Amino acid sequence: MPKIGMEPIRRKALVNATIFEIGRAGTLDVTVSQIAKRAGMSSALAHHYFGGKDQIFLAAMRHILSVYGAQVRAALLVAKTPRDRVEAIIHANFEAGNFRPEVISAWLNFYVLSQSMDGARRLLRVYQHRLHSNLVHPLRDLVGDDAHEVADMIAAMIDGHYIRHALREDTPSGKRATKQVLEFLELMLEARK
Amino acid sequence: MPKIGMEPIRRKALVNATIFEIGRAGTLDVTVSQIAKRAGMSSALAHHYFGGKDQIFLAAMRHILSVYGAQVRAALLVAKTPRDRVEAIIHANFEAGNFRPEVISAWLNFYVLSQSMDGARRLLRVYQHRLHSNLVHPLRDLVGDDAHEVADMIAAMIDGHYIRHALREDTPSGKRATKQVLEFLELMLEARK
DNA sequence: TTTTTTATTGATTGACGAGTCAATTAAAAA
DNA sequence: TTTTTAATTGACTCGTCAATCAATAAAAAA
Repeated sequence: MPKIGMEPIRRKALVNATIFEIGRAGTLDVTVSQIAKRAGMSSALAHHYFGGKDQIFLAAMRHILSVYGAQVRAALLVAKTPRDRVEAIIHANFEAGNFRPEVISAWLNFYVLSQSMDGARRLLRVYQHRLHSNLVHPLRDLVGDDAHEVADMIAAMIDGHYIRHALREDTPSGKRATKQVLEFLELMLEARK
Repeated sequence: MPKIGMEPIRRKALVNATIFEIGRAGTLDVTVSQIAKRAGMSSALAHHYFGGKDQIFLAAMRHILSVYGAQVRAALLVAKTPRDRVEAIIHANFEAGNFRPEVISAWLNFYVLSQSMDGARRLLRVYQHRLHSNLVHPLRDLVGDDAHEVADMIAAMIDGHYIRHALREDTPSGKRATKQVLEFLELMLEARK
């Protein structure tokens, strides 16, 4: 059985399985065995590659954040004007890839995890800072010194929509959320023009 | 020792201890023993009065929601105009009593709990509906048919501020959050006047 | 006073789960 | 071919914790 070069494959499988299982259960109370089983291996192997449950969680978190980050970067590439940039970021947050039930649920759970686990807290800080500065940069051209405050408001609305969707049982659609945040942006810019 | 009429006292102590311990740990992974100890009794007694851990959590959740509800009702009593009402609700959400680290943290944790526990999910639904209709009612007079959408946006912003504050280590001040939501309301009303 | 009811806990049970380890298999290197 | 190295797992250890229970103490009721 043991073909060489399994490590990256196993790691990916475990990360995906982790997000899936957390989303499915709606809690971090998933056992390493459950995750490993979903990923098609024994729990011992999961420990072998990751060392422990915490590391598995961190890897899953990193994965979600890196997918998200890539999506934002891609959206920013094609945005020309400052306003386009802000809208691109908003769109990226509710894009189908990120705004899926398991991902939303995992996201919320990681938020909670970051209250008791240093590594997780650090990762979440990175996300928050990145989101903030991604927003502030184009907003400076649009609203000047109010950029920080406006960025805060947009970020709060985005996070708010996430948490509200975590509770729903139906498949979430990012449409409405996007529309609302964009509408807010529109108002904001008009008022400070 | 056994004086009669201990039950309500013990229950209150346990509910407070639960919120405190969840807030302290930042997770629902607190043992019944920890909670009972904080409340000054044995874990067996906690089980005696509540039956099980789930019931303790539910009682704590109910307590937070009922305190919150009372605060909103009190604020609504002195509000005269529709706009006053909306502002009163916003203020109540970030009032010092609710917007404390342990309460915010417990809140977030209960949000997560409601993903895996039916009783908790039901309670949270009650809160969401109440907030929504509390907002929609006065908003109808202010923005007509857009009331539902505006209520959604305000609710998202409120929840968003909560989740963002859960991550901070410094004492949260509701001032800034309140200011931002009120500012949003101002804009919204001006635009739809 | 005797009996019942309420309050209370220490000790125990039983389950579950994270992490370890020795043993196995097969590929790759020497 | 022999040896080393990567992959893999079943079985086991150890700790933790929710829940139970039998026993005690004292108030209240009879």
